[in-house]
Amino acid sequence: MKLEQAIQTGKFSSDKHKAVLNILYRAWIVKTKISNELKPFGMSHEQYNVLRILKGSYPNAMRVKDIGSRLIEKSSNVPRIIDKLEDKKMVQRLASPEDNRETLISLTASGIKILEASTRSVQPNTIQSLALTEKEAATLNQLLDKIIPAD
Amino acid sequence: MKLEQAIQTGKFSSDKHKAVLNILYRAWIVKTKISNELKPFGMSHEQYNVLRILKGSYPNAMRVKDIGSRLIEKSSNVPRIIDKLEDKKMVQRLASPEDNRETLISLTASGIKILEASTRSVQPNTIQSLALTEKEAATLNQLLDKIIPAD
DNA sequence: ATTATATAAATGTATATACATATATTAGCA
DNA sequence: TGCTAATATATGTATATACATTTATATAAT
Repeated sequence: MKLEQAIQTGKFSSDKHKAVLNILYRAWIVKTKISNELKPFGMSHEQYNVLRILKGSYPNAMRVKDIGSRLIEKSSNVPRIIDKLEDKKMVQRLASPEDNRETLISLTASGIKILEASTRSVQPNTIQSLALTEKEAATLNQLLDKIIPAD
Repeated sequence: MKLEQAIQTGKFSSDKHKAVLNILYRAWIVKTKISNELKPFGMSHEQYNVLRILKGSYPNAMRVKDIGSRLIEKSSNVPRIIDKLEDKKMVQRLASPEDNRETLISLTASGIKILEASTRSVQPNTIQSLALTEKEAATLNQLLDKIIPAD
């Protein structure tokens, strides 16, 4: 769906202005679709993201702060997300042998299983939902990288 | 900042996969920047969006449902956003002469004033933060429009 | 006219987000 | 060593989001 239809207007002061709204709209669509797919698995989008990050270093555990640094939304409250995942036995907290301030988090066997099942459900609505060639996707990434230069 | 730095990883299964994460990241950055600029004005991002929509039809009032159809995030609870803006005397509710189920919302004089002042503060972090030519922005919009075809 | 259905806005509620503060531990240094 | 500052995680709190339900009114059908 074109942005104009989605927000019922055609008045944009410039293509740059429209691009900002377009990014916000596409992100909202993607997040909503992912959340809907995750619902049957009893998982929120952020909980899913944490599991994906943990899978990246599996079978090694990760520190809470390292999980946080890999999350897209930096204001996420990682300990609270871990609480929820721990309640569902998808991850477990371990003491750090190196530094007692740290907590190490690791995926459980059932966590991996649910993650993989949910990913099979989520993928078609994210990556596969982009009707883009790899070349177009590369261009898109290049353009997106030009946002917020002073950062 | 490049996405790879922002989320501390370089492993993407494809450019399409990276594009999804990139969109989510850029949207989060833009939203955070806008929210920070709005803080001195005591306004949330969604409250600001509603004021902008109302300005589009000013001096005519708008129905609650028409405001909702123009918002990017469709799950927004418009009556509650209006409550907050009404508390701050930025908008007012009026009875609809045509249909008593409807409520009409109009910007107040002080609402317009605060909106314009806050926009002068927000603009540099949105439109002006894109280091893109208009042609590049047009390409970006074209590519973004290809997301989620079945919608 | 009366009943059922549809629509518009408001309200209720559970969870998530953003951000401040607290607690525990480690590192740096006089 | 003993004090200060820095770091890592957890907790507290106010607001926002997502979604279901309620209330009021209008439309449609018999």
